[in-house]
Amino acid sequence: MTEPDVTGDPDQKHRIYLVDGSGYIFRAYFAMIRGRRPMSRSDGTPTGAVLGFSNMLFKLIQDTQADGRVSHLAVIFDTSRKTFRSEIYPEYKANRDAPPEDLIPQFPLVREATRAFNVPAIEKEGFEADDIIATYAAQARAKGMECVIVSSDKDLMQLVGGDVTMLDPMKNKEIGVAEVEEKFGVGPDRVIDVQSLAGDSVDNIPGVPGIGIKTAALLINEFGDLDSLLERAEEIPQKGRREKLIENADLARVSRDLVTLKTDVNLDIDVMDLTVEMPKPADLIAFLKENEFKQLTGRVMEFFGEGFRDEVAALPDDDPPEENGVPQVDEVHYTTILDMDALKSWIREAERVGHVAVDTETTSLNAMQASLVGVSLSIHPGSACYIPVGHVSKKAQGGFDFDGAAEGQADDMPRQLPKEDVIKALKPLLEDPGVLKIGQNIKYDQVILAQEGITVAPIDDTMLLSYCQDAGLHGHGMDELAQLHLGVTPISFKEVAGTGKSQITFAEVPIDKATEYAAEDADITLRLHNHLKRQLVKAKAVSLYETIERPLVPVIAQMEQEGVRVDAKLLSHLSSDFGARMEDLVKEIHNLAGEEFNVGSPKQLGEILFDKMGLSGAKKGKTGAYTTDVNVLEGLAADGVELAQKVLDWRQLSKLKSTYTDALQGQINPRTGRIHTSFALAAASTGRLASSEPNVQNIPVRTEEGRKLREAFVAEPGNKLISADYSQIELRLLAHIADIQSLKEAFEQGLDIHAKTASQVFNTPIEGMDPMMRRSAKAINFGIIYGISAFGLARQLGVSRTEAQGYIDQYFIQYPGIRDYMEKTKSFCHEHGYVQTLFGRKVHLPGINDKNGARRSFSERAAINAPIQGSAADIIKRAMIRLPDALNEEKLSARMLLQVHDELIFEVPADEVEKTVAVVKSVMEGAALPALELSVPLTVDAGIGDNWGEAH
DNA sequence: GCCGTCACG
DNA sequence: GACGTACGTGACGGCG
Repeated sequence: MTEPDVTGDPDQKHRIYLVDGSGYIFRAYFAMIRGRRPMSRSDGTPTGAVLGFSNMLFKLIQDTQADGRVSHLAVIFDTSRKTFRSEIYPEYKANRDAPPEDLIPQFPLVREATRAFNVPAIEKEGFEADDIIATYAAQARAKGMECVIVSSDKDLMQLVGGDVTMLDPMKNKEIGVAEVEEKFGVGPDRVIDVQSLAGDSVDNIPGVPGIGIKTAALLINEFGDLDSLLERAEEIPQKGRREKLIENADLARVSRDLVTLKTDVNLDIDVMDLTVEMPKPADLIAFLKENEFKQLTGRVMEFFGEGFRDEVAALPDDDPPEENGVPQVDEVHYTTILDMDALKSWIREAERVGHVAVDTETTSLNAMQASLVGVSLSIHPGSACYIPVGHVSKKAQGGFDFDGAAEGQADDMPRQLPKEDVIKALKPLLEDPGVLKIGQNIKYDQVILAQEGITVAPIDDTMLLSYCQDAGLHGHGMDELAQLHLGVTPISFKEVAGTGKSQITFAEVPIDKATEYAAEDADITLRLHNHLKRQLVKAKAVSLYETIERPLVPVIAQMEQEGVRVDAKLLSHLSSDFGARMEDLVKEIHNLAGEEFNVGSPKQLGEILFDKMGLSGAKKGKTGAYTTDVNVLEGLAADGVELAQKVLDWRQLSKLKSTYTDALQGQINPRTGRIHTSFALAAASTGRLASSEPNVQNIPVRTEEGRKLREAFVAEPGNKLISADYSQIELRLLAHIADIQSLKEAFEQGLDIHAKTASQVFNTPIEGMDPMMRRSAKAINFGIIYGISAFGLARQLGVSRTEAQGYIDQYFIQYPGIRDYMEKTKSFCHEHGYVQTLFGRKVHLPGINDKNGARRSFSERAAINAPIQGSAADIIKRAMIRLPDALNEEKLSARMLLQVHDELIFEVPADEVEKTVAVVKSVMEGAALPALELSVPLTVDAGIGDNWGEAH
């Protein structure tokens, strides 16, 4: 970046454009409303204001090209509504309505537009755009530059004068001293005085009651300025005015503090760094296409002209050339950051460019028990840095490392920047709303950095970008994606940390090796982002990503950090109880078998049962071993084989003890005393979450013994747990998707759906029905969702295959629409290779046209199930995204802890239970709206208790 | 590291 | 006519 030539010659003066982004969005929005009908993308995202903004920005950029003197440009935004002005005067802007519903999603898009045009997007927490503009205007003035403020906001008019002018972007009209005088009746230097007197109903600035702009200007012109006026108020001839002024002098002074713009905001980016850059054609066009701005796309392409790629490649500071959206990187450059100046220049560059790939290195894969070891950043493909902060010396480095020993510091720690300094420097960048943070599974990094007091936002996630477009095709881990999309194999973790028993933590990895590994990860993440973000548009997965997966990340990160309290004493008590009963059972089993053997070995058990005891019903699995699963053992038990029943009992206890009561005790985080699961966002191809370490989604509930375990999941004293679950959501969605009138009516009337099915299929009245019939119907209903087969249903019900087939035939006679749905879904999948949920999530089924019949049938059943299971997953995710805000708005402090596919668990202060239940129910039941109006009602049942067992 | 088993929705 | 089956997950112990 070169400093502009700031010689004294006025014709040579450089010029800066400061665009009031926030002001513009509102004007563009209301202009659009007044004019045509509101416009939106095909996925429903409203875009009217974004288009207006993009058009304006494009025009501005064309102007800057034409006018060689424009050297600097930035768009400035407001952040939250809380600013220093609300501290001075709490009512400031307090009478403002919340922004219109269909404008809200456009705020982030407008920032994205700014980045796509390669223009710095500036904002700062606690300050309004106006203050930032005033500060930059003052700085530009001091550098001898001309300043054009692109806005028509009267609050900015106090800045006009000298080399500062304004430009009304809608009317394309310049606002100079004359226009300000026309509006306020005084020159720009007296605008503040007039505003202090006149007040402003829009911003809720009080002013002096009864005095408007006209009178204010009159008074100021007569007395000179506000202070003189207030001092000499006695001299005012008109009684009313005089008294009001004297009475409300303080209000006028407060008003002045409110309207006076700050010119000394401490900004992270220097005004001289706001240089005009050419937009990157690929980025810009991808953005415009994503938002379906067809006309503008055409004009922008024309603007770039033929061969624009060469131009781009020729730019000195630009990213490498691309092929199919994949940056072609010949050589890479990775550096270790060991001094603050180097770190700060990386941060400045990230601020300038508006994005940065971030990766954290830690001591553990489990985010809740990991501590930070280092951070890597990448801004341009092929280039990345690693900032070590938590490396320790490796003790057993071998006896030959004399150099290392000699170089060692007093405490033998590797040389690295102090962690506190690095965190302090990174925090503004990682929290800057104008800089996109790109990560691979960035939820992990969010959880890690939350420990350091950093809230990483806004974010993009390459893992989720991949998941949204390629679910079912392959995994979404970084190594796999790098191989697939970039054709590179990253250094494996094993290569730097070893494997097995001799594996070391990342903190012990020497810093040079750590840099190679960590910097590469950030670099690859950035390059993957380049590719996947662009591809997202073609895959028609933008809406899924933007409205579901991306906003879910911080919600899940928060849940993981909350964790859930467990009663360790109860777990340990259950463990010993189960253990004792298992010992007794083992003895009895050995007695019955006539010899000692390992009850936990299916192989040994099979041999005892079928070889030694010669029982019938022997089946062999694919490995040639006897099958000894529940079905087999239950069959034997029903025939009176006592040993089989004992083994079943033992297995249940063994499962409960090893997987739950023992394991959960070890999962309690010593820091929090709670269990923190990890929810995998990109594991299940249907869109469901998965839970691990521990898996909280398979805590027992179906048996008496198992349910005891749920009592160990407890609320903190003074709190309750709320469990809210969707009732029959998958069957409801089936009724909606397949459009089955009678099922829809049954749900509308709140009937017992399984009984209703039974009565229709078996042609018997619900009253006095044989419970077996309802049970069969329930199995059929589930079977339908799973892509029914006579074999599966027969096994589930324990009836013959022909009998099961008879049920299925009967079912389809009653519900021919469901058969149609199944056939249509299968043939769609055969043709396209994927199926879709109600919210556009694609689930790919590469086996759908396999020549292996078994694999093909498998895919066909999955194809029938995926839209149902996946739509339910989409709906609960939508609810989860909305809930934190919805609870906040009602000032409820409930915390969302767990998700179990159709159930959400909250921890709530006891006195807020009722209100919370109402909010949770209404958000969950309405979660499909407004994107989709279902033709069946969704209902949510909520339970309350001191523990999960009680609440469920 | 795979397999069988079994916990959940 | 044979294939080998209900859909989606994760954790455990046994076994090679």
